[in-house]
Amino acid sequence: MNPNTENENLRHESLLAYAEEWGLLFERWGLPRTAGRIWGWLHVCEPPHQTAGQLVDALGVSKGSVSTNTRLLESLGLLERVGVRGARQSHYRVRPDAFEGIMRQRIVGVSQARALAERGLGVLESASPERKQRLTAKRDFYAFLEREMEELLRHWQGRREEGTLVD
Amino acid sequence: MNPNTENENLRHESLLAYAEEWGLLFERWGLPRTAGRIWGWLHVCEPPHQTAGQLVDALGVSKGSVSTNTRLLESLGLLERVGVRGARQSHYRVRPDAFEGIMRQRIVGVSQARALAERGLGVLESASPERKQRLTAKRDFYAFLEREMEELLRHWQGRREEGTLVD
DNA sequence: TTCCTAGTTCAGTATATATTGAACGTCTAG
DNA sequence: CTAGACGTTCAATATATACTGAACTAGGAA
Repeated sequence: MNPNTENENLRHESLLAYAEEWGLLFERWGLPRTAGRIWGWLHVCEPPHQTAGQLVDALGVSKGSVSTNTRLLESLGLLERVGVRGARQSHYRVRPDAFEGIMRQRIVGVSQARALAERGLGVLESASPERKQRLTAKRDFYAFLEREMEELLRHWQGRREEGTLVD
Repeated sequence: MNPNTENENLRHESLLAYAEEWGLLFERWGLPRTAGRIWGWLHVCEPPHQTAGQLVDALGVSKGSVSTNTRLLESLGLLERVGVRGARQSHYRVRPDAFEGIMRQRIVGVSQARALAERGLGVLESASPERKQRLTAKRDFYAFLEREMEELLRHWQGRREEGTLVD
């Protein structure tokens, strides 16, 4: 084996390891490991768009799992399908606006917490202010976070627009 | 049963349901359901501090589980133990600065993602800028989020200080 | 039309992890 | 010193859920 292709193989292995690490990170976040592997891999593979079959081969997971998890990532706004001239299959790639999807997901989580705290306050409607204090503080925090993260999302969108005007 | 205690029971049930819902929310976030139940309950129970035994009775979970999960919540900076005069047991309550703990946890997660992207960039060190582009964008996003959330944390701390000067 | 490839769905299985319950250590009260 | 209450730890178990593999659907190609 010539030293060049040997280096290439090494790099390939390292990039697969990178995908695996994203799998582990996703797992810690309560998401399927395979989804994380796909998400990681699509950031480093060549070319940037891959068919389901290529993902199966590269990541060593089943067709079914790739199907389920690409759909999940699509629904989260992180991936999109693209057509490739002369190819029958669907190709997947990272959405250019994927990070907005991530932020939106986070905002949804915070929003659920805020709503839940609010419902709790409903139960304590007629209670004393002292009694409500803990819950009010919680609600206020999540409301704060929700507002600020929406603001952050707008910041990010602004940054992207001024940076790259093409997509 | 007189109508007053009946109302009280209803309220009590509703508050337990509130704790259960926090359990479900925690689960969606990849955390133990019992930890969520405790976190929810300690915001609405009376008094605000509870012994392990009281939590066992109220939430219907085992002693062991309460022990494990109070420790988890403590380690996340959400709960603290307090001593109560004349009582032998440890009492748990929501930390006054619990929400800072929540934000710190989130920041840690983002920071891990940023670090991972950075390691990936290391592998692609000698690759072309086009090849690196996707990863660079990812790294930039998480770096942005990390910086901004730290800023947000400072905002929140400022708000708390000006609001309630006591603790 | 028929054959083949791509992708989805779903029942069954594997796997990870939260929870229980019992045994243990520690402290306090008597 | 002893008895009992409290909290922790850990092995066994229950439970949830991700994953696989096979059956199925749909859409070209020949």
